[in-house]
Amino acid sequence: MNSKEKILTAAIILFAQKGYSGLSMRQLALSVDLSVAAIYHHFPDKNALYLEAVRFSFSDKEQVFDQVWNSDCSAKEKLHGFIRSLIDVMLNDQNFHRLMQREILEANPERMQLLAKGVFHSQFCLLMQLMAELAPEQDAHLFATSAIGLAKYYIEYQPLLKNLPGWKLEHEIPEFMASHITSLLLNSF
Amino acid sequence: MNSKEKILTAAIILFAQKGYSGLSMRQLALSVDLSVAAIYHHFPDKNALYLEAVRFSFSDKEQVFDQVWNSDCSAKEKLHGFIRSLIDVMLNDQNFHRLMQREILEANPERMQLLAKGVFHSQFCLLMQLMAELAPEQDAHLFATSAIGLAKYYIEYQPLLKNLPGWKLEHEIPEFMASHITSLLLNSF
DNA sequence: ATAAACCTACTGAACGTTTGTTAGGTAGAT
DNA sequence: ATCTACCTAACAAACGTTCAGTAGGTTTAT
Repeated sequence: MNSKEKILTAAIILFAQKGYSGLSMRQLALSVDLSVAAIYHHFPDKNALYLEAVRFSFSDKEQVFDQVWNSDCSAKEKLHGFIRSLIDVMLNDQNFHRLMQREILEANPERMQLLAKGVFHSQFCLLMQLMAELAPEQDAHLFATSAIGLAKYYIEYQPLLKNLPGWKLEHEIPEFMASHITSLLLNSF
Repeated sequence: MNSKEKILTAAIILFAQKGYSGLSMRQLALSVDLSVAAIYHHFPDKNALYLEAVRFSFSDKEQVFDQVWNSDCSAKEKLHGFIRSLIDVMLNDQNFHRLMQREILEANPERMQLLAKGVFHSQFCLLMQLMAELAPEQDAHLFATSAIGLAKYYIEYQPLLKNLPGWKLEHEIPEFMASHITSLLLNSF
């Protein structure tokens, strides 16, 4: 791994943890064992570095779900598989997930367009296709969104939900949550 | 409104917009037309100010939903009313919503506990009670969470969802979304 | 009644530190 | 001889925080 990739990898983690203005160039330089000027040798300024880090962190997420779509399961099983994979990706790559949260919080219109076209478009289409197959007379976009929203919410709000009444240990088991979300959607069709 | 309240009101808006480290004491002082030292007269330091601003922004949110619970609608109508109110609160008080998002992102355990007990506990209990009435054999916590999660997701991710295929204008109408979420839940019981 | 003492709400100016950024130089490979 | 990848050192600006002082109201002592 060359220096530029090393900087980007560290930047993803630190930006996800501390946010844009929470991370200084000196902290980043220290964490990759380089001088600050070395970072400026690879990137024109902090903003460009941040943008490239976001792009870099999103770059390998497109083909994660391929094994779900390529399997010869039933449509219902594929839905379960997709939701389970979604939960796993978010749990395994917390930095990607947190960077994503920060982007949504900023909600910069240009960057939203970039994210939509560049990262989520193809997966979202496949999910909508699946929804249309399962419930032809329903709004596929609406139900695709619901699936993703439920999965995201259960993970993002776990630290809060743990402190509310009715919480059970099983609520943090990925397979349990995936099954709940899947059956919630299937029953409502 | 006295100076302390003026500072807190401005702080809520600016912290919601820029985040903790994105807002400087000088910017805040400028926006309330006071000196920086005047802020330090009312608050010991920046962190204490932030914490108090969060508490202040949450303080009036407890009784918003009372008219829903006190109405003599059916349980199904109450569910719809709650979800509709939830959407309205988040749309009307974007600063509260954004501060909340930032708190969830940080996920500080103590603050999560504070939020759960101090702000959401009573409303969540009422919602769980409603869920138990509508579907006695189901996990009330799970379905209460699903209701809130769906509502939150549709609002937070609207800027992104607009750029994905299948988006329709009606997807940003509060009443339409509330109806979709309500029927999704009711059908799945 | 009045003067002294005190409190509250603030100001301007400064403290030392950290910030993003850059200029100038060097060691090694091409 | 040029290019790449880095360094040290510095820059001005902005940062959180503090200090000494003041104007105006309230309380207390004589």
